[in-house]
Amino acid sequence: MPGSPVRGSKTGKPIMALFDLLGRNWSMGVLWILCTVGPLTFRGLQEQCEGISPTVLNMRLKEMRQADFITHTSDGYVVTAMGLELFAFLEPLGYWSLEWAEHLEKLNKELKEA
Amino acid sequence: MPGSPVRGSKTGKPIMALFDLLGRNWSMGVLWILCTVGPLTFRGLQEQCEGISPTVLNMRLKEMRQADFITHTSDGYVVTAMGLELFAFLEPLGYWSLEWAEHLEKLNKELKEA
DNA sequence: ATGATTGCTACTGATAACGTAGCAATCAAA
DNA sequence: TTTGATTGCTACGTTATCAGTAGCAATCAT
Repeated sequence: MPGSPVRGSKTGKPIMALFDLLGRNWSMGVLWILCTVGPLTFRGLQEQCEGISPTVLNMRLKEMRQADFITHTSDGYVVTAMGLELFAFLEPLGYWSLEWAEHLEKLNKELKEA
Repeated sequence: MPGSPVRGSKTGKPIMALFDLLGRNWSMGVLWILCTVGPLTFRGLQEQCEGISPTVLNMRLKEMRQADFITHTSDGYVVTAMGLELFAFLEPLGYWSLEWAEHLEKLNKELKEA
């Protein structure tokens, strides 16, 4: 959490705390799926995440609830207003990643020819 | 790399490959520092990253060079055009993370009072 | 009661990261 | 031409995190 030292940051700068949180395995994936697919149960999330282990999923859910990115309702797990704001930054990366993939393909092609 | 299965994604979707890469410890931090501080040597980066272990730093650098986000010149490690494009998405998170930190503080205050 | 679903926890490997030490290469003075 | 400083790493032992399977208590609808 921001303000207190975290894994990967002793300074407690919010941006580093955020990177630390998002930098854990499946953090961004879970947020992405909840935002693009909709509310999901624990087991529903597990399936969408290609069989993520329940241990890790539960840890990520706890962390992201503490960060107020998601919350647990009768519909299952849903993103909060804060989570949606964060997703707004991440969402354009979906399109960009396609260009990045193409760019890498070109690069590797050129390397083979040379 | 996009197109091939990666840790955390069997489908090879570029966005998941990107999340997998950025989701590793210090990936976003290294990119952030190179973009905000400027070209740095291996040891310079180590200091900026609060003493990241050389093993991990070297792994991240290799991965991010393969992803064409950074490259190694006589000035040290520098971001590529692709790396700058990616940073453009990440950079606004710096400001937003401050609001997020404030929001969390408020939330925790309310919890204490209640 | 029975079965299905949900939200987990426990346990055992495997993988990734940390942290210290140190080495070969380059350069620049002494 | 040694000496020292810097740079870009590698090796290695320890610790933390993740993966993968099993299973359990609670809820709900048959």
